[in-house]
Amino acid sequence: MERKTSQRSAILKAFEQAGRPLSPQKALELALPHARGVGIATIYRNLKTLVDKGVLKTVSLPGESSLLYELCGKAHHHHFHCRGCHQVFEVEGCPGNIEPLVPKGFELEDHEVVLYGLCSACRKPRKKAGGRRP
Amino acid sequence: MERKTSQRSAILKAFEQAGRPLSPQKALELALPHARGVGIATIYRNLKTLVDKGVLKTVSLPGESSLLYELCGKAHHHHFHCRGCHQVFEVEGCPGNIEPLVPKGFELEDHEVVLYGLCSACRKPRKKAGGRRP
DNA sequence: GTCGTTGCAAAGCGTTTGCAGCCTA
DNA sequence: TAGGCTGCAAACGCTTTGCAACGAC
Repeated sequence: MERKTSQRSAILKAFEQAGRPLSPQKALELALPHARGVGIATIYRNLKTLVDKGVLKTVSLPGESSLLYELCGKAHHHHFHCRGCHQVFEVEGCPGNIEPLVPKGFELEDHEVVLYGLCSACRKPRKKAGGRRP
Repeated sequence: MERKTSQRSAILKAFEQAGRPLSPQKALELALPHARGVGIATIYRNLKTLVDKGVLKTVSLPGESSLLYELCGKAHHHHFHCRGCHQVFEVEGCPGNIEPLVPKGFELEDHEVVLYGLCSACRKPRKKAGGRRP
């Protein structure tokens, strides 16, 4: 990026304070307090720009509709997708042992592991917060 | 599902002969030869119905736009996403060792592993077929 | 004959883009 | 001041839905 605008800082701040992957919509919500009036188009443009610059990267979100984004430069990690509240959490570590899966002749560049289940909040049966959405 | 229509059979046939995850658009292409005139709306409606009935399931496709679908009832497997031709292949096996990643208090129900790289066709430098798309 | 299913077209929605004005450097 | 950046709204593309006709059972 070439210029440091309040909107762009706000977006980055949103990701820093979230500490987990965000959708464009969620990024907007979290950026609004830092930059009043910022529009969704600006969010989309900046997400794209920041991915190009290597500041953000996209995160796979199997089963869910929209792409997520998160900050680059974190340690190698994977994701846990809660089927209750539909949030995505980061998990440390990696199962390893990936290479043996690669078919003959294929070239492995990267991998992603996504866990599905319930986060601790949603796991508790019919508590009010979050709760598994049917 | 309650009735067996030619369109529905055509869609299932498409998945059987593909043997890999398909997008709604691709499913339409592969179903057309079996059911002339089938519309995209029918594809979408049937994909949803078939997922509900447990015949198909959705497949995560990180980084790509649209959801994919594949037949249920296959052996546990994961996916290889080629960055060249953007096709998704099935890979046998599983790295295992997943449990240790699950955060305290979370409940693991399922997991998905996605490999990224180049398939054997795209790996070969500037051959005509497929080829890495920049 | 009934009622689930289909094709068409319109409606929805999330994402992208054109444009004129704003603001950082 | 120059040119990148922004907000607004229109444009886009994929997915869903309303509706009348169709066809499996």
